[in-house]
Amino acid sequence: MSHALFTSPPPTNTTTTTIPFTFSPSTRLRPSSLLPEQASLLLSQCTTARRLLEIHAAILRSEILHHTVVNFRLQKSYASLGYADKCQILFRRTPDPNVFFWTNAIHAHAIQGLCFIARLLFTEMLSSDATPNGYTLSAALKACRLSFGKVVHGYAIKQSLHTQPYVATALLDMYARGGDVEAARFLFDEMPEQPIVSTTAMITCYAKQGDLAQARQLFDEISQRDSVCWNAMMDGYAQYRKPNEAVNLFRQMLKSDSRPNEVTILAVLSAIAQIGCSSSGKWVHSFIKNKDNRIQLNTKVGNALIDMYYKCGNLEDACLVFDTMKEKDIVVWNTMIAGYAMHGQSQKALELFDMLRFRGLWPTDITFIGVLNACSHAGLVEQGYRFFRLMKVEYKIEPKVEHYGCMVDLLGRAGLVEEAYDLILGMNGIEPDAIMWGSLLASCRLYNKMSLAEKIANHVVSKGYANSGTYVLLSNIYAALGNWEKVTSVRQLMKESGVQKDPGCSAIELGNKVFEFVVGDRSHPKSRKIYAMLDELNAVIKAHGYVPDTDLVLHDLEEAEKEKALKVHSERLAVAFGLISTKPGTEIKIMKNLRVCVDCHNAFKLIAKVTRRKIVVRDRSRFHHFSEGLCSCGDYW
DNA sequence: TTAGGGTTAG
Repeated sequence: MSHALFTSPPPTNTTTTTIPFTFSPSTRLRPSSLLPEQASLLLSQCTTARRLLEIHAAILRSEILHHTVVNFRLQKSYASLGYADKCQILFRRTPDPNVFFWTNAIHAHAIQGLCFIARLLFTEMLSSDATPNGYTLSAALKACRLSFGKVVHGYAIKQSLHTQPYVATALLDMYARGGDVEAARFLFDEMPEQPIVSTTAMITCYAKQGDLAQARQLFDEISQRDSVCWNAMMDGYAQYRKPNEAVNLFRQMLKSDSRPNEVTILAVLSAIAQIGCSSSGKWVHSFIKNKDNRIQLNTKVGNALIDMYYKCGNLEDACLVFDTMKEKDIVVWNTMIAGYAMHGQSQKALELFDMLRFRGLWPTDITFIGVLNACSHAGLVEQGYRFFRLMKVEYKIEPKVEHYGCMVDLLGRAGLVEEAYDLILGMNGIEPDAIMWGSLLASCRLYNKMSLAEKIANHVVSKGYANSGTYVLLSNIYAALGNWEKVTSVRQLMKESGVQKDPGCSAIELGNKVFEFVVGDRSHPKSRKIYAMLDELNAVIKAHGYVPDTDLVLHDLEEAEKEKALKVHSERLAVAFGLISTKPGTEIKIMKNLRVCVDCHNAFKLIAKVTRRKIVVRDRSRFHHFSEGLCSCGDYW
């Protein structure tokens, strides 16, 4: 590697006065030639690690490191470029570091998430000659959880630093991160003025607790909003599955004085992915492409785009973004693998996994969730076991409950229900969770494993894990057997436990709008036409061999009534609405909150055939691409 | 020198 310090010719004139005082970032440095002022200036302009190394070398050759300002600026530069370790080496060699040095070293580690070291440094500082000030406390608090944070709080009060706005906000933020809303709110109310930074910290605090109403109230009270507070509120909505509110806020923000930045884009793309509204996603993509908006298509933004596209059903667009990204970190690969898995393209997902290993990237626990999920959707039991072992043996990743969950899903879907059950029983030190039991229960339902299902259900109910899904699955199992007495008792149990069944809800995107339907929905203005279309569809697909699978219907109804109940499943309504609202041949895309039922799956294959349409359905676990009487999942899901 | 917002998942 060529290096400016070693390739430039020796200076003809050794006096430093000949060195120009203004440097561009590319100015080559001459050896043994820097004055302290010049070094400080260079360091303040330095933005890359390579340049910093050059300057560091020049400082050493110029023998000016003992100069306090030079030494401090050098440590600060390493800190701001994320090199906490280098910063610490220099710090340890600094005789009698003053409060600036201590604060910088603590801050350097805190922002890199090296919280333990940051806290150690702070403790060490307390027994040194330097005394922490407000700056130091703000830096240290970033590295604190509640327990140690309270100690710092005590120290702040003792030194009367707790009322300084920066310290108070850092304290507020510390309590907020620890989930102590009351303490955070107390500090907030105690502030004589509530700067926007503190208000935003408070908004984030509420949002993290899911108290979006309180967060919104504070947000609405801000008179001069900046980008950060918009982002905090938007992300709160996105995280708490209120994607429509997040997108609405984004629209308002565009009309305001604040400009969206990278964080805004990440939040709004996450919201759009949840809605599944690809036209909005494409709009945001073009917003990013527009240079005037100054959004860099870096790994995070690229990743959010891939995530959004595949969740909106546009796997091709997701691949296009993936292929054109110059720099891809492991997160980006993880997302693309998850995307292929969710669309049932398991082979592609596994190829991608091989490719990332070939490139020398180190898979993470999340990579393996994608890979195992891919195996699960394709019934690749042997492969799944192989990856499960590979993860432990080669990559030293201890499987978490999520990985076991994938394996249980994989085995259960493949009909190896008892094997899946044994796997759960054999988990060492890992407590099975509700999702895992739910998955196994679903497999029991699929393969009619009654006694195991009952055993699991009793266990789940007694452990208090039961959610609406558990009860619904159990009652479905009894309903399939025609045991209506048990169905009634499960429904009674469900009522007593206060658990409510999530109503099935499907959304369809038409033009730039998203229309939602719940089961038996009659609220749409075109309701009459929708139901007429449903009747017509039912008649036609029956002629093509459709037999309603009434096993799943909960209620103890006559056959004709059961058929009626199936016909009004939300996804059916959405398809009917799509058919009457679009030109022949247009692809129909539907997003459902729950898993699509067997009966709707059968119906959709035939609807796609008779209407010669492609129908794409995103359900809770994957995508189904229906076309010409078949589904991309091969009826395995 | 200092405080607030952020990517992937069964």
